[in-house]
Amino acid sequence: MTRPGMAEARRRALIGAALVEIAERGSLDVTVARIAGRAGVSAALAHHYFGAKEDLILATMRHLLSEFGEAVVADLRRAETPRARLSAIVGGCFGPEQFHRATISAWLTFYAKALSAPGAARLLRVYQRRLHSNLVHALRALVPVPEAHRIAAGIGALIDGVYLREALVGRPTAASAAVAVVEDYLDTQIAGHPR
Amino acid sequence: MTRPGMAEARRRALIGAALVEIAERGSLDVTVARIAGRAGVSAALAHHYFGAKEDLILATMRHLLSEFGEAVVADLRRAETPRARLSAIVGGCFGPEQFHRATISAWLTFYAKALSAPGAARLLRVYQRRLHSNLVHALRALVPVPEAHRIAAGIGALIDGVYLREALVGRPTAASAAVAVVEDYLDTQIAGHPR
DNA sequence: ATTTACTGATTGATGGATCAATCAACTCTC
DNA sequence: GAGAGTTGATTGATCCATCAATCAGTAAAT
Repeated sequence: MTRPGMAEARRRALIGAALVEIAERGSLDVTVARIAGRAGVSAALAHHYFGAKEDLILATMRHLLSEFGEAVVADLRRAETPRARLSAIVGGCFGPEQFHRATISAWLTFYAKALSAPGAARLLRVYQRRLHSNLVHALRALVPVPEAHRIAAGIGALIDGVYLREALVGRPTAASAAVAVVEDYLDTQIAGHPR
Repeated sequence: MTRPGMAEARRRALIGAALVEIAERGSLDVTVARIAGRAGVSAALAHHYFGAKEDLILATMRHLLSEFGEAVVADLRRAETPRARLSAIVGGCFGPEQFHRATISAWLTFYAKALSAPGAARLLRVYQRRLHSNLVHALRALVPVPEAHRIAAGIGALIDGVYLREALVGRPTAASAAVAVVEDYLDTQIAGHPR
């Protein structure tokens, strides 16, 4: 059981357990003991690998963020036209791995944490900037550059808002409805501010 | 100092202190002792008036919510045309009392709490429904009813999203920029789906 | 034998909640 | 109008649970 080379597997397991725990509880009031227990190890081991609890939480956040980034990049690769690229980004945001009750819950929790933890805020800003620049890049082929920035900001806010609302309703909503709201925004904005 | 009739004043003071404390900390990890201290009373008194800490938090939330509702209603009264009513609602959402760093911080905190506290979720849903019905009421004079619902949902999400992003940026942003994003959405949506 | 992986036990701090006791004002006598 | 109860407001002290973090020590692999 204690053979060498377990370190990475344990780290992954702990991050995964933290994610599930946070999502299930819908809050960052999770104990190291519970996370470790879910990962099948002792609380002491979690501290051994991550140091403070805060570091484990941040690592979990980073994991979620990078997973999301990869999903969007993968979708982007399959798109040819600028308009298709926009749809790919939006679709990536609401893909099945992202637009899932537990994941949404975790996202909102991290946002809340960012209010009081500068490290968390920094991570989220990185994600926002990346999304923004992806959107602008695709939009500038369709609308004037200043408009592209404005629309990208709107899309970013709209996506976050849709997530927020999704987190609040008890029952799960179809991702397609969420996508439709954002796509409609895109369509009318592009039509309203032609190049 | 300890004359009868202090109850209401104390309740108000405690709620106000809780609000400031939550906003300043940017989190619900506030202690009863700190809140009470800020209100100039002992922690025991806070328990005396509100029972559990949870109840004090919920009362604070209710306070914020009703304050917001009143601001919107006041703005609505001054509007004549449907379009003006829409602007009034949006303006109310981003009025100086609402769109303030501390208040925004408190809002997001409450949203996060709603993930794990059904009582908080219920309160927020009431606010969302009220906003939605206000928007639909004004919109139905301008666009077909199904569109009105869709646009209202979009506006609601967009407002929440703008708040979310505002909470994250370190520096304070002008409310006018936030209003502009939402107003632009309104304009293009109404123009894009005429009655 | 040394390194790597791991744990149980423990500590120290925090914080919610409770309770018995005080204090000030008001009311009801006689 | 001076005590004698009554009630509401308030607090300090205390209890109890939770939890992050540490540490000393065990077990396995090399």
